[in-house]
Amino acid sequence: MEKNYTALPVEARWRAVWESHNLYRSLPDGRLAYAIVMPPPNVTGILHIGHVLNNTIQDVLARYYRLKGYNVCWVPGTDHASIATEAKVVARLTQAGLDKRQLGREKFLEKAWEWTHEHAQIIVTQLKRLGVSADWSRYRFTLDPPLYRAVLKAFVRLYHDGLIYRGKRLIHWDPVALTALSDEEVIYKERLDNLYYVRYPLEGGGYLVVATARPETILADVAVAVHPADERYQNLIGRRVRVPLTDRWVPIIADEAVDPEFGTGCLKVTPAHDPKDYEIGQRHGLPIIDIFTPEAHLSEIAGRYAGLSRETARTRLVEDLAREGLLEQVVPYPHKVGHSERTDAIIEPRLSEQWFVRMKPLAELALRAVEKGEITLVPERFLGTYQHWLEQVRDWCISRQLWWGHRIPAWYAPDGKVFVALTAEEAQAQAQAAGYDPTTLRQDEDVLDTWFSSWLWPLSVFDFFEDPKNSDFTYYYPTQVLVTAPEILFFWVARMIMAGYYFAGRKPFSVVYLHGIVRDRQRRKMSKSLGNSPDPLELMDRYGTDALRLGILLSAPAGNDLLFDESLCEQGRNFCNKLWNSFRLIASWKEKAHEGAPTPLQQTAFAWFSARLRQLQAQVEALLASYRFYEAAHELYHGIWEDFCSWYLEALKPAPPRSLLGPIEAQALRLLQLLHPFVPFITEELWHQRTGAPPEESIGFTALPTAEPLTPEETTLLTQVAHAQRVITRLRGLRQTFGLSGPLQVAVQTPSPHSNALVAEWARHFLPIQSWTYVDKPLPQALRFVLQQEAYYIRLEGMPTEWTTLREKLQKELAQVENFLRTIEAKLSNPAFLNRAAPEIVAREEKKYADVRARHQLLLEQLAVMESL
RNA sequence: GGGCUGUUAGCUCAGUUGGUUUAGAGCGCUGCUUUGACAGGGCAGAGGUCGGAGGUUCGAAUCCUCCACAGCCCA
Repeated sequence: MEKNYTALPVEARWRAVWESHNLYRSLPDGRLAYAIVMPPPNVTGILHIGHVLNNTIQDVLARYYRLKGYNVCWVPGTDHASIATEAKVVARLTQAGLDKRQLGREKFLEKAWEWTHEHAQIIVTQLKRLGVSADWSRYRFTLDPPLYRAVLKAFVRLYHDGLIYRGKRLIHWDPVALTALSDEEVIYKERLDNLYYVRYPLEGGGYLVVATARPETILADVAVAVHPADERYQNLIGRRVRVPLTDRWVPIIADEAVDPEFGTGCLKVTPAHDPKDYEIGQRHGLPIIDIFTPEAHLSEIAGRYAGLSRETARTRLVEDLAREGLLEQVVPYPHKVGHSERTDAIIEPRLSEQWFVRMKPLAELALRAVEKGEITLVPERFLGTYQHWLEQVRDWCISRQLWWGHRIPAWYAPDGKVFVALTAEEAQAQAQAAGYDPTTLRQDEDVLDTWFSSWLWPLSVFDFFEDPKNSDFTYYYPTQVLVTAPEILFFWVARMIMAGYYFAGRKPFSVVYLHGIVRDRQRRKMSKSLGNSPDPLELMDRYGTDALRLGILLSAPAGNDLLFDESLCEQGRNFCNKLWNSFRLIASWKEKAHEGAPTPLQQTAFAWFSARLRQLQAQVEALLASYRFYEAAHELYHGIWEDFCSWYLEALKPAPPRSLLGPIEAQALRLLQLLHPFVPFITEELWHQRTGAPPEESIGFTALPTAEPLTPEETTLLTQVAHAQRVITRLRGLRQTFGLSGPLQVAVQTPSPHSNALVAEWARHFLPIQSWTYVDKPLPQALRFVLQQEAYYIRLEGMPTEWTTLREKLQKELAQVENFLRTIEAKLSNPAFLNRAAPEIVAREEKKYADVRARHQLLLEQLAVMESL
């Protein structure tokens, strides 16, 4: 074995073995199923560090449950990401001097498929590099024919059930992508704009002042509204004002929705360009004037401003208002403005005919499932957010004015009559039956929101819509756990739950595990545009995949954001090297092992680690069962580094007898099994080195039996060894602090010299000990400390010492101990405590008191010794 | 504006239902350490009145209220 572990070649070798033997292929059988669907990455980009976290967690689960004997099926895939991909393809066309419209739908889709094939390949390669144990034979893309059909079938069913409708509503319009967006695709960002106070001339003289952030929409005003209870304006309700810069006279109306505190308490009402105004308009039967083109330029209706952009129009209107003396004041106005998630364009509310999903009935299904505990959110605190969203969810706008995606299965007759069907033929048949000429039908040009396909993912990957009774679906569904980030709790998770119950009548998964978002050291979200996301491939090249996986898990407590730092990978790499070297040591014992009997120390050490290992396994398994990945990784990290390497292997040195080699080997192999879900490559390598198993017999499929519980003797042993370890650390500390270079003469004052034998045994191995004796009264000229009511003395004869340092240390300690003593005394002299606290708590405090008293006594003695020298 | 979360060592964070002797880890820092698994190592050490103020309790980092600051989600 090499002195240092080099991950790269080892990982490449095992990746090839796993793949060539299709190890992670899963088919229904008699075992219990454990299914996970991978959140499909978009085909727009490459993997970032967030994907590493997401997939590592899923892989830990997949590999762990395989070891526990489940039939694990992890379904991978990629998402067509309608709007994002279309934007990328359009950008690429623009670079090549091409235009989407000129190219036409068919040719454009060809280009989009080209893009998809290139990028899906990159992503799949990267996921494989990460060591994910997904069943690649089940790889799905959201536009593959069965998944495409699933979307159409879902649409048709919801339409016939009355849950999908088409209507004219005010929606979020992206004037760059030229498409409608759902509420969830709008991101509100803080912006510093101005609030313009504009004078609206009153009929019969005077004027009313209206404050607005969007003066360019004045041209679309159809009323001015005040709060019905606002005393300032009572006498104006029902009168008319002239819309500035126009000849139009509009009414002054009263509406509860007006905030009297905002601006002057007067609101200009532009139903076509503001959601709140739209509702006011509906209530008062006001007309709608739309002054924008789809690109958010001013249209012909805007008269002399026609053709200007929103921004230019604002400047011009403000100038004109000022010139006419209608601009009273301008004040800076910080507020939140909606931006498109994809293009970052400022959203324009726009009146438009779109398709919607009626959400109320579906939301109730999703809400009940989680409230009844059929589905658990981990961590639980996301429940509040989830409920909040579902309780006030609004209808979901699902049509997008794009080409890349699932085309809406709706056909229109010339008079606008709609026929919804799976195929053109069916729609034509419906039309004919309704007395229409089928040749005149035209299919809707739009596609569906990407999430309208994603919400079916756990159903469609198992071909539910092809055949609800197929063996995959009946065996694997519902899946066990969905691992994702909280940012798509609404976009995706809630909607999958709705779809699961609505279409299949059952939940899609039992647990939703929400991990944090990976940020950089400045807490910024990792993003390509910022260039702050390290390339996972490069990290894997430099540190190894196992190191990256472990590093990211060690920094990721559930649900909390994690700050990514490269030193985490270094920590992971160092751990792998440590593990490697511990196995190198064990391997070297094959040569060095002797035929004799084990020493008493080796015997205790072996018994101790057997117990410790089973304790560790139980801890790790309990933590994994409750999705505490960070803690599980942490326990293992310390179990290996401290207990296994620093204490156990050191205790066995220089070499155990041959009779212990086999049992030690078994312990080492158990450690590898426990570690395998976290660091699959190095554990596979070491497993094969130790067992000589054929390559395709992966450690990942070995059985991990439940750990036997500890016997009472073992529990005692764990305590005793922990005590011995503390004694050794104290002795080493004193030795170093006072520069005691020679072997130590130790005297112990203990109630039980018998049980102290174990301490002596360990101490003699880990420290140079000249003598270890027992005394029944304090040793005068000695360094001393007390642990567990045992006093330890190090004779000072002939020892050079650092008296000043010692005195300062002791005095500091004395102050602490006295302080502590006072708090316990207060507790124990408090009758309320003695009466009310549980008896075992009181007993514990009493023991604490005795211990601290002993320490206090010893400190005083030590200080007295120093005075006398 | 509404809701949620956080504030613990220089930095990043654990601390599961209130009581495990005096609150832990990683990184960083200090000192010592190099023929025998590992310097990507070993050993030891310094460093925190758990954001502030009240309250509940025999007992609070942990529960409650208010305040300050930070962040997230939603409108």
